[in-house]
Amino acid sequence: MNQLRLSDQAYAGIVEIIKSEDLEVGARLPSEARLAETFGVSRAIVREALVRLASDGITEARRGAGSFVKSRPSERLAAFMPMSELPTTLGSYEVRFVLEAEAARLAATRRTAQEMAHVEEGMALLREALLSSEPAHAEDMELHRRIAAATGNPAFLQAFDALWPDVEKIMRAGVDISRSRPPEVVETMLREHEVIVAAIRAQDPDGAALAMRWHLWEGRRRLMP
Amino acid sequence: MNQLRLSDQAYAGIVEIIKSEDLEVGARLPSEARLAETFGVSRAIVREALVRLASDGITEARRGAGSFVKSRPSERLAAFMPMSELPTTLGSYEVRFVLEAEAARLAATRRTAQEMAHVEEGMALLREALLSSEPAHAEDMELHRRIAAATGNPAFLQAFDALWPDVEKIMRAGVDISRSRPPEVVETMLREHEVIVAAIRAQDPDGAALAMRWHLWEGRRRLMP
DNA sequence: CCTTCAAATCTGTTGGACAGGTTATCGCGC
DNA sequence: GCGCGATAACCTGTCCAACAGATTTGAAGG
Repeated sequence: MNQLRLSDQAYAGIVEIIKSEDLEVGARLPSEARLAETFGVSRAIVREALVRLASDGITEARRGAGSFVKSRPSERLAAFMPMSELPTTLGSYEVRFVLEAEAARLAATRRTAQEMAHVEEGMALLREALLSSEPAHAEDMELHRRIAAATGNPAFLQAFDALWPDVEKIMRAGVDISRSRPPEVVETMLREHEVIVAAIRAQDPDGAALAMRWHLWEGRRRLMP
Repeated sequence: MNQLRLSDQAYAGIVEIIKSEDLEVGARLPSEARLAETFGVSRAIVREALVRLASDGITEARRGAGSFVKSRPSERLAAFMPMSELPTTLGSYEVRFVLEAEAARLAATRRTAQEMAHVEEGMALLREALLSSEPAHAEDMELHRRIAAATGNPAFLQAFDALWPDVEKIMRAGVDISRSRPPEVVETMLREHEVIVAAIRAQDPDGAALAMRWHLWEGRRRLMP
């Protein structure tokens, strides 16, 4: 049986319609029934896709009237993203540079012992995940998130959470799941993170910011050689 | 009729179940049928909610086996987190320092003529609002937002949008609405913004970043002497 | 105790149905 | 001809009943 749920295919199909027919913001989509007919699936499936699209801010449904384009998928990073669009979406990395590097600096400056322990634990989780053969995106995020938390400033967490779903989508899109990670990549990723954590532990603000910047830069290179 | 779709309520309900019953990562959720019964809705509605939860990375469905918790909502999902969980502090200003200053720098570097016009228009709107006697928070935000947009990087807008609600709360809390603004305050705020816009117009990155930083610093002082 | 196999359970998907909101059309009165 | 209101066509939101295919469970049998 197909791996992908039909509603996922329908999601991609609707995104494709918006892009290929160049539907402007405010334009009306085909009705659920018509979409169902087009894709050869039931209306329930189309609805599942539309609910997701609406929650991603791409469409908006008005009862009785239809569904409308709320923002173009290419302008909304959350959209299902073909490889060809990666370059523009890598923009979220740019924000990470300024945001996370500064978060690392602040974390190094004023982390508490408890926050530090939390960061160390996140590092341990990431290490474990990387050394197994499973994708470690969740653990990766968790560590970065704990560093942001160590600033003691919840607003950093908030900005971080707003950003991460896109970063994750980029990561997922850029990684060939079927192929396992070469050991040297695991080694490199571990070391990069460990340098950051060490700088925060040593309360070295500039070192932490620099290490974070380096890590992000390398990560971007890994995704987009 | 109810504003919120049932599937949105179901989404929130399932999140609530995960949190209140303290379901660990990997734990199994009640079946779709049972959830439907619990919420008093049809299975189709529950499915719409589950598809969203899965696409948000919170749950994962395994055909024949059930749906499972993939990551705890409280560690992800900013959307459904009540503000009370993230104590709102002046800390959001700290993030603005790094985020908006860098946005101003980038805007100065690579704004297009069209984006510049958009910024200028935002400045005109703010000027008008400030010279009248009404609160100008909306226009203030709009100008800052247009500057973020002038980076050409939508991720900046996203981070900005995630942050602004708190900033606005702080602003409203700090301003005595009953008292009108003294002319010298209006004068100062106008000049600060104009310096930023001028630097972006002149494509002066360092100047733009510095002016933005200065403006934010002064703004913070005004709110919290 | 372990294996095998069938029943129970669960997700994935379909079709049909109805309520209630929105849009467009048509015909009527002026 | 032109405005205007009724009405039909269309659309989303929701429910129900059903079946296919995957997984888990548990009991029978060695």
